[in-house]
Amino acid sequence: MNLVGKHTVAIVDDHSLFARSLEKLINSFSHFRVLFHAKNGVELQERINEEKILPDIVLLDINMPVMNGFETAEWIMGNHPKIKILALSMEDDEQTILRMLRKGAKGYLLKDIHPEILNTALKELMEKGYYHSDKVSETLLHSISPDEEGRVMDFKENELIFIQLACSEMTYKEIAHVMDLSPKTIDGYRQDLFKRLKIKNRVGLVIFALKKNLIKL
Amino acid sequence: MNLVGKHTVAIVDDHSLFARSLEKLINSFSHFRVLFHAKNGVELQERINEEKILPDIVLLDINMPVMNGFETAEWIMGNHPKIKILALSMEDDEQTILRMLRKGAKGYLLKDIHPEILNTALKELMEKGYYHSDKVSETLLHSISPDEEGRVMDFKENELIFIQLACSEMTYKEIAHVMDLSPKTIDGYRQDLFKRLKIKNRVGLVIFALKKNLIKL
DNA sequence: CAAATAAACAGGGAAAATCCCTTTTAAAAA
DNA sequence: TTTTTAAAAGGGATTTTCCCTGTTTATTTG
Repeated sequence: MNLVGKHTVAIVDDHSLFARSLEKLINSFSHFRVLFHAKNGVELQERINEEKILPDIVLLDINMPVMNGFETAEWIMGNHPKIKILALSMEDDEQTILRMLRKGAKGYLLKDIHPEILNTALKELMEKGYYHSDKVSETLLHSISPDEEGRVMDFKENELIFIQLACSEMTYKEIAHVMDLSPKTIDGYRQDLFKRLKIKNRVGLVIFALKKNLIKL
Repeated sequence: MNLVGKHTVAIVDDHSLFARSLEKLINSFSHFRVLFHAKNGVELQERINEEKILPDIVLLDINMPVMNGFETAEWIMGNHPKIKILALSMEDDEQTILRMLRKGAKGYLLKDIHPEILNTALKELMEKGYYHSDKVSETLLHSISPDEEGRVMDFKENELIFIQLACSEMTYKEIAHVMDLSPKTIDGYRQDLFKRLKIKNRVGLVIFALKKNLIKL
């Protein structure tokens, strides 16, 4: 709540065109005003340490080069838990959404929503303390059953490394060599993953890894 | 140029949050004003047919569900060639940029630019008739040599279909069946592509297709 | 300590992918 | 019409992938 009786918002997003534009939009809402924006978590820390007044809400992007949304959310919750985090991202996969909510985000918005939804979300966030769109709520319910998506998605360290290497042009033999394991062990990883993820071949694994953000292009 | 002596801009982007925000930003520029925005090419056609006055500039996104940026640019150039198209997209790969410029775009901006760049781009667009950022100019120069990226990237229709199907869990035999070709012909496509793209196996092809936006997840 | 559990590893075989080289067929050019 | 060129298809061999079953080894647990 600032001088003119509006709730304050900080934007954390490395896409400055989007951030600046969003600032204009939010400032056009009756009850909200943008306090500042930061290109990443580190810049947010600096700004918060400088400013005397904390924002009521932080609009937080996830994909940022220096200090990403997860890390930033963690820091905010640890140092300024009164700030309400509203995640705002392109990522629409369950894992990312859940991870962000576990880090303390009070809401999760996709970037391709209607502007009025943002206004609603901000208002509900201040009134109820949280906001969850239908899509996100659905995701939450769907994820209560950890049978399907929980056990399946809980990868061991070696499995993750294998998946990443399998998303390259290496043969399994080569993968076994760089991981310093027997080709038969690698074959075991492969077979186990194929069964758990219900995929038929290596291409399926690559597609899966991409969809779940396990690898970057 | 509208009533208040400002150049008019139309925004074509299916991300309404971004579009609305961008509208506010552009309206804050001294020499520009947003006339309207459309969620896709079809909506743009409708709006242009309704309105008596044409926008000076169309800010055009590429990834849209109904009628994408390429198709839209084509229509604009065919029906209202006086409108200056400024492509505004996340895609930063050469092929996309070049294709857009070939369709008649007078400039190409990445969505993660600084807001002031947009202002500069709009102004230059009206003054000089075009705007090319350093990155895009570089891409243009680099692409003058069609040896590497030109001959390699010029896929035939069947090759494109094969690539897309190869990015699934189908076997080559299955691909041959749905394409109504002999497995040996498919093997010929595969071998030719592997050589041209300098890749070792099918995973390499999937990665390539993803990087070049030949397929969507 | 014994039993249970999970990770690493193996044998063996069928299917698929990869590679090289040749032939037929169809279309385009000389 | 002959020649050339490109697409489609085939033969055949090797490597890799994929799948099932089982054993050893290490770690955890009763």
